[in-house]
Amino acid sequence: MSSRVITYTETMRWAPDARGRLVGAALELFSEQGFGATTVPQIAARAGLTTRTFFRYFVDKREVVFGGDEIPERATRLIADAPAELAPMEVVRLVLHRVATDQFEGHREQTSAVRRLIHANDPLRDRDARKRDDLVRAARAAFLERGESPLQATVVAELGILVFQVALDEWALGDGAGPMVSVIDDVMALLAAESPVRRTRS
Amino acid sequence: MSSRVITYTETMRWAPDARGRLVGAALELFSEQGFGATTVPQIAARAGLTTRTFFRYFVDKREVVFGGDEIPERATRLIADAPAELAPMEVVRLVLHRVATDQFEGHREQTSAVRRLIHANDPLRDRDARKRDDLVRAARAAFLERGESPLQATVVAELGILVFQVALDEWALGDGAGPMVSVIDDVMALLAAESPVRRTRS
DNA sequence: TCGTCGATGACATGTCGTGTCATCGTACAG
DNA sequence: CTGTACGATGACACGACATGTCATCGACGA
Repeated sequence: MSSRVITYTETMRWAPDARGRLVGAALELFSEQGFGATTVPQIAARAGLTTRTFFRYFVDKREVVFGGDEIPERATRLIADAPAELAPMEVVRLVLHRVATDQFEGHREQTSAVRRLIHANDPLRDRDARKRDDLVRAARAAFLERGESPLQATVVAELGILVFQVALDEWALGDGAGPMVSVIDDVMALLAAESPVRRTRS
Repeated sequence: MSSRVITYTETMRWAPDARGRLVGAALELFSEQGFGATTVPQIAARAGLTTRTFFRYFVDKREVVFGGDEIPERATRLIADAPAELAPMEVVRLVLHRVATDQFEGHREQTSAVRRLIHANDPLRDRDARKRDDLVRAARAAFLERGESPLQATVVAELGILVFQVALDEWALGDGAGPMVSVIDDVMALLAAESPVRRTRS
């Protein structure tokens, strides 16, 4: 909530926004040469920094693509703050709508580019898949907090993130031009339609 | 479908089952020192082989844990062979039951050990998460083949693998002692219970 | 006996990722 | 004005990861 004011003088020792320059350089090089063919020293050099400095900002070459990611925290908070009387899947709908409008709507092109980059590179797919798992864990914990049983919490969290991922890729990569919230609703409708039927007895 | 017969003489140049020895050595070392603290040269040395040979069998240190994995192929075939009149989620149930009984039932202890190892190490979580994604892709393709629409196929595949993963960890890591097939049915029942309700109009 | 094949070893190389210490503007205290 | 602590970055070393390439040598078939 507090903002830090930074003043730069003419005689500064270092150019500003090292992190931003690293991200920019990396994204350029990835699109020029591909992710795998790009080395960290190259990225650092183009940004006018050293390899060591790169690893001070990113634990990993892949992290450049997944910029400061606060979605798990945000989702946790949103789930916790949702009205107590809402059914779990309605909480999911509410949260996803908020995340979609706040963090994605209006950046379809950029999101699309990142998703394509990820889908095209195994190491990035690894990392993206784990991010999904982190999200599930966070959501599961939040639903446990709301009083769901462990297995229920797991299933609801998995379902929620499933909707999010499918809708995100459909919205960013699909042909459609509709807003992300309606893609979310479409996926949830499909989920309802395809869900297993409660068995009476086998 | 053809089996190769290999005979070993007393004067063989190399001890048999290099791959098996590597897996054994790796698993031992992982449990002794942890995954991260174990180096490839250590694994190779304990197996009586060189580092280079290790990388001939495994593209990656992590791959040792995910032994020759034919589940995607198997799932694809099972989905394709399922009776045409079955609803998608009943196909899912059928396939998961088969995979559970054929490849997991009876190996709970071993499965449990592997799952614990994976959950405890980020690089392995990455890889495991991607394996899940590979499974989804394979299942999605198989459901497309059955005539589902693209988005339907995606959702059903995601749901199927969701059930598989949740049930696998619940069965292997949970307290229960029941057979995996009934855990699968439990998860599917929960899915039915938690599914979003079809909205009339908002 | 010879030639091919396949599994492994030996060696070189390049990238990844981290620990450690030096450097030098900046800000602030006095 | 001076000095001192701080913080961002550079410089360097190092071990582990991963791969390309060629040599080796038993098995096997002609």
